[in-house]
Amino acid sequence: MSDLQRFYLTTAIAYANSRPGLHTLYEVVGADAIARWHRMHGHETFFLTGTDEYSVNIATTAAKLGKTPKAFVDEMVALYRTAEEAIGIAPDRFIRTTDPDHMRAVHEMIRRAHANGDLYQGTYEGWYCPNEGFRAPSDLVEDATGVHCPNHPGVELQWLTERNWFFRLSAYQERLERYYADHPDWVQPEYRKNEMLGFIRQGLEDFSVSREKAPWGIPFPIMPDGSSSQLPDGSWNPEAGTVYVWFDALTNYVTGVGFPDDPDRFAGRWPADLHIIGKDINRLHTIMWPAMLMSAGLPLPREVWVHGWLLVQGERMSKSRGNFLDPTDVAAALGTDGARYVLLREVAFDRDTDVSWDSFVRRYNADLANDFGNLVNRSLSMTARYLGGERPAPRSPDEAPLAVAWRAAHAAHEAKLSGYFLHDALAALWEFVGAANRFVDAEQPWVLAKSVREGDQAAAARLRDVLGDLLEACRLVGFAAAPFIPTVAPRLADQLGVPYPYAADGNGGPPLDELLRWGSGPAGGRIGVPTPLFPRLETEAQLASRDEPASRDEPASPAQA
RNA sequence: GGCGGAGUAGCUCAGUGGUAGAGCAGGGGACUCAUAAGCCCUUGGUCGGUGGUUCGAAUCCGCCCUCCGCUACCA
Repeated sequence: MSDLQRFYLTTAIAYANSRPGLHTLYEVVGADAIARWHRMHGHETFFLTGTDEYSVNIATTAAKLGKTPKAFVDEMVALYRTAEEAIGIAPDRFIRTTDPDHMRAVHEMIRRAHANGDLYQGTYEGWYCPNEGFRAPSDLVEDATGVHCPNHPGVELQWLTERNWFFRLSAYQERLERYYADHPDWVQPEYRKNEMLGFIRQGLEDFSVSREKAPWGIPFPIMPDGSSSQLPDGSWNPEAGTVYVWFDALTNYVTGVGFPDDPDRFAGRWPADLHIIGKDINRLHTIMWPAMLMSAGLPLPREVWVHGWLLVQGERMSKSRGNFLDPTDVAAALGTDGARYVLLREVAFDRDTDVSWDSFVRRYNADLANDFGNLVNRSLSMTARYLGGERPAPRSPDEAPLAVAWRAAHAAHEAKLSGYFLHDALAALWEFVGAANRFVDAEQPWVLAKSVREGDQAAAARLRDVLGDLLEACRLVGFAAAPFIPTVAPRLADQLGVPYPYAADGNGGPPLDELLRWGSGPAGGRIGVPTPLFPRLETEAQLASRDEPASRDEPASPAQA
């Protein structure tokens, strides 16, 4: 391929109504790893994430705290940015729906839909929960005393009628079905696509895109008579209402790449290659959003990946349930890279997964401390001890047994990663780690070293070959895993005594594939000081057993955090 | 109710016609380079139930049980 590859990916923007939970950041970590993978391949990558800041809810919460909505969301955004930094997120833009350019984008989307005849005035009526807004009949609980909101059973619901602008979604049913037929892979995993196809075939109804009674929102730019709602002083007529938050939120994906202010930049970036979203907002992204784009005359995103939820004992991890882990806590305990690895290895990217603190610690210890970290440490220690720290070259791909294993592992890793099965991609890589550990025990370098001390020249050559192969294996895994462990990867390279050519966000350097060829590392040189990259953690069970009399003959070492 | 998916070792899952698998957890062993890590061996399952097709079924078909997803305007 001669022309520069570009890759534009997004996460859903997080609802800034409270502090971030690990479940919210999960998809951001996944997206960040994918973004880094593309950057390291030399693709011109743009990774967008951010916050969704308008809603009646947020205005209400802010008012209760005696704050303006903007002051409140500013605080929430600061918490998000701190947590994202702790877990190593490097977006190319952190978009906020309160950003000024976003309002211009939303207005342009509304104007285009209106100009296209897809907006009309209508009335919307239904049960309204003062805490949550309009509720679907299927979302309500009915008993002898009447109809209630399941989340706010004590609150009396109101039957409200609003005069709103409606978007003609019904007009897009056929076009959407055709798009699905022509792009069979555009929604992944496939079962999620099938759910949406089923929904489309039930028949699509128009939906309202303006709100009369939600002042904390983007001003609706058009008056009922079709004229602009902008007043002579530049402000917007409140009589026009505000834009429905989902119409506003979805538009962030085009705002982020220059719509409508910078047509050249936008043309170079849009359509997005990948939207990563949670399963609860699939319909918005794969039915409503494409219809909005069609109405605006814009191309559709190439792929939407629908990930599952983190579960805690079978229940969805969520802020409202209060069963969520704090991402900052997890990063503090496991380290930035430990938290990222464990999250993306332990949780399947295509479905729900039960997680627990203990499952995270077990995975960290098994994969990072015991298997990979220890492989690096034992390889380096033997090099320091037996070869005086001089790094031997690996054998040629034809001679090195590990080179064969690497070819298979690398191919599997790339295949799984390009299909966004991140957990399987890491599993493929770690199979190679296992092969390298078995290689150590098969070759027994310590035995070779003893023979060398006794003057065995053949053993000396063999020892150099074995350690050269092992250090090469460590280098390859380190670079292949770098999108997942971006802060440890450079430290590993340093210990191995090889250069790390990428910037902190993964940009710069040669295409990653070049560095992932067996034997592509620098020849000669010295290793650095072996230092454990992933210190072993103690599980709660192990900590508890320390106090048992059975282990009293073992002097207790101080527990590491 | 409609459409779709799943039930396989303690846990998480792979396995779509030919003598039940992996990782983790548990047990044992030999070693010692290493973060008491790694390596080898191993305990453990009538593959949800039932009837059928087949020489042969976790795998195909029927019925039943259980669980889950989607079934429109909180974000």
